[in-house]
Amino acid sequence: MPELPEVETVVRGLRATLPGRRILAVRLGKTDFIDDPAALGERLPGRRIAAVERIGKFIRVELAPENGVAHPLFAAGCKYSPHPSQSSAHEPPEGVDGCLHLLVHLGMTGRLAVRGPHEPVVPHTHGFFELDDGNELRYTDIRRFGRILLVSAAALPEFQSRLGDDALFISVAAFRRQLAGRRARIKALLLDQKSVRGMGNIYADESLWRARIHPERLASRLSAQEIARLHQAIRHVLRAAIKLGGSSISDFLDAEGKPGSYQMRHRAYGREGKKCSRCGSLIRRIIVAGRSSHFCPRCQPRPRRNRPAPRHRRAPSRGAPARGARR
DNA sequence: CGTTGAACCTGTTTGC
DNA sequence: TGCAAACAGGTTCAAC
Repeated sequence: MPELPEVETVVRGLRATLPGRRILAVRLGKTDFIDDPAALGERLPGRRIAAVERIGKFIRVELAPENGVAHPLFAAGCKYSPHPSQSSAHEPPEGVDGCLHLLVHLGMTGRLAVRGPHEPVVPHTHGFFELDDGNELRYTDIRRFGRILLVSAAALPEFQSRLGDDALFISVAAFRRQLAGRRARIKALLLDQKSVRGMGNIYADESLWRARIHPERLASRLSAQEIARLHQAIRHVLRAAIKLGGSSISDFLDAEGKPGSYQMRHRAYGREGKKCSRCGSLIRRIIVAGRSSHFCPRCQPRPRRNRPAPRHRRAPSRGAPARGARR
């Protein structure tokens, strides 16, 4: 259920109640989706929640140091930067306490919400974080495709660097660079979080429909105009979805337990056999990149195949070895 | 580089 | 009715 708009919706909801709260205790059910379950119980209690943000589809809960005061090394918020004189140091000195980041990925069926301690526990709730106001933050995940991990302030940049720019904020130029020279299908790249972070199956299909681009088109063959159109479509679709609280297909609920309504605006996703709202043709469903892909066969024409391979090479990324410079 | 299929896990819907 | 297959908002990995 959770793609960028749904995660953003959850984050905004949590932001209304979590910042300032202190975590008193942690209780866990099944832990096979948690990177280091023991660390949660050992390191979270006593910490105060400083912020709730979104990193692609991850929810980032920033936890201030235990004593509530950042060590001088972390004076600049929670960002640790080694002193110039000790540039070899990439980790804070042993024993020095910095911010911690609790990262939560909702997978397909994850939910994160603040509940009263006596509210009934819905099945498949595997994480309970007791707060100092008497409530608790609960993590529920039927399929347990989600993920919870703890990352130090020093390790956060490295974690982020493994993801592309946020789908909501990426510039056209960066988006174009990301697609340049890629022979992969555009749908596959939209789903690849290393390319652009935040898109999932629903919004990839919706954006492609809006931009009138077939999901199987090769990224390298998109015209500059098409790329600009797609970039624009992505922004439009994501913003509209956030405004409506995301899409609730069967069970997505925000932090307060309310469903989103963007599913009413879907033009392609989940509409196989229904009329395209733009041209009246019937929406079709095919499998692309292993996922159901919905599109209008008339508005989003099939790519012509058997054309000569693209002759342009991918621009080398900065810092990468020059072409042909293997060793 | 890219693609495909399977795996992870549980529940719901669809088809015969 | 019943049981099996297909399918589900995500990610990762092996094999080709």
